[in-house]
This record gives sequence, structure tokens and C-alpha cells, in this order.
Amino acid sequence: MLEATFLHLPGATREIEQRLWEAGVLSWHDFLERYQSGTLPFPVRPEWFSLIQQSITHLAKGNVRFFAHLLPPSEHWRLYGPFRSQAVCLDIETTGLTAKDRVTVVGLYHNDRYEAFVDGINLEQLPDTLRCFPILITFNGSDFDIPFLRRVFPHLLLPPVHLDVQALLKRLGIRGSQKVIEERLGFVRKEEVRGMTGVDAVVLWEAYLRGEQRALHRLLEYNREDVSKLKDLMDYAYRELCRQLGWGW
DNA sequence: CTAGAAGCGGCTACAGTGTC
DNA sequence: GACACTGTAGCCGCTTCTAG
Repeated sequence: MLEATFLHLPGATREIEQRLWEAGVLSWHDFLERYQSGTLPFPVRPEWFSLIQQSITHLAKGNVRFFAHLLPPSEHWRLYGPFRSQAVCLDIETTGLTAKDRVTVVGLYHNDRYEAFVDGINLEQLPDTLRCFPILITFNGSDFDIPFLRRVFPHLLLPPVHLDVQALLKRLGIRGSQKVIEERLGFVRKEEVRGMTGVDAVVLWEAYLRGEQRALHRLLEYNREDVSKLKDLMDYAYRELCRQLGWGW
């Protein structure tokens, strides 16, 4: 329901948006009609009219970047609704937690497709692939995944929209690690990777370096599960945040 | 482990509005 | 035009918390 968003208009506050909704202005088309008939609940800046017209066009064209610049970052999650097909989930595995540790695997999940980037094989292709997506989804990524990737790729160009599912769930009062939250919400992991943790990922990587191909296979299975469940969590967070705004009309 | 981003509470500054 | 009031934005410092 991005079409019900007015927060991207310069000078618009949450209260203004709320008052528009309460007055029955529930979409951009409502806004244009009511503006022209002079029946908006309060006077608005004239430039809002043209910005709303542009919003309709850019939504139809799938132009995420237009909205990314106008919407406050805390409300970027609203872009997930209409633009989810342009979103990519990301999760990394490393050799540990400290600054001197290395990235071993980066998993991307996009439109039900999993793609892995492995150190020593194809990791260097990650930046070019990542550049294709305007929306990045992570779990605690701003704290962990992104700083790690920046150490490997100092000039990494990130998508204009970054949705941190951990922060979104926290807003909904749901806190904890990804696995704890998954369990709480009833998401079930595949049998073969159930119970595995990040520490196992480190051990598997070391086994792979010793020549065990099966260890890498298993590590990728684990990473795939992490990153695909991340998408499920994002779907959940989006639904609940919409519900919280009363977007069900 | 432990770095560091985000949330949060509390505070100030200020723009916008209303009143006289 | 001067002033007071209100709500918001911006900022600071503190706390919280997860990642392999």
C-alpha cells in the first residue's frame, strides 16, 4: 500500500499523513481528486500535487530510487510491498567475529533463487551482482554483514534501500537472534541444517579448506536456509507493519 | 569474544501559527 | 509587528544487542 504514503512529500509529518487518512484520503488518486475539488482536510503545498503525479508514474515504472530519496529511511520498508521483486536478501558467513576474520561465503536470495559467492571461487563477482538490486535485505546487516563486506570491498556500492529485518521486527516488539525469532514465529528449518549455528559454519569452512568438498556443500545448504528464511521474516515484518498502520482497507 | 549501529529518552532550537 | 505557544526536528549521550 505504498499508494497510501504521503510521508515522502517535503514537509509532511506522520501527523499530516494520519490526518489525510482520517479524512478518507487513502491513495494518491484520492489526493489528486480532492486537491482539484478543493476538499482536502487542510491546505497543502502546491508542489505536492505534482509530486503525487510523479509518484504514480514512478511506481508504475518500478523506479525504487525515486522513493528512496524522498522517504525517510525509517519508512523505507513501505517500498517492499510493490517492489519486492527487486529486493535481494543477503547473508554472509565468516571465519569468526573479529575485524581480522575473513568472509568465506555470501549468499543472495532473490525471487526464490539462491546464489552463492565463495571466497577463492567467485566472491569477487559479488559487487557487480549486488549493484543490480535497488533493495537489500539483511538481518542485523548494518552492524555485521555490511561492515564485514566493506573490509573485503572498500568501494562496495550498496543499494539505495537497505531493510534491516532485525530493526523492523524490534519495532514490532519482537527481539532476539534470527533463529530464536524464526522458532517463535513457527518457521521450520530444513532437517539437514536444523540446529546449526554460525560456529558450525566456521568449522565447515575449515574442513573445506582441508579438502572436504562435502563440507562446502553443507555450508552452502546452511547459508541458503539462513537467507531464504530471512525473506520469510521480511514478508512477516512487512505484513505486520502494514497492519500496525491500519493498512487493510 | 566485541565493534558499532540503531533505538531511546531528554533536551534545545526553531518554524509555523495564532492573538492582540 | 511583537509576542507567546505548540509541535517537530535535530542533537547528544547512554544503552542495547547480535553476528560466525
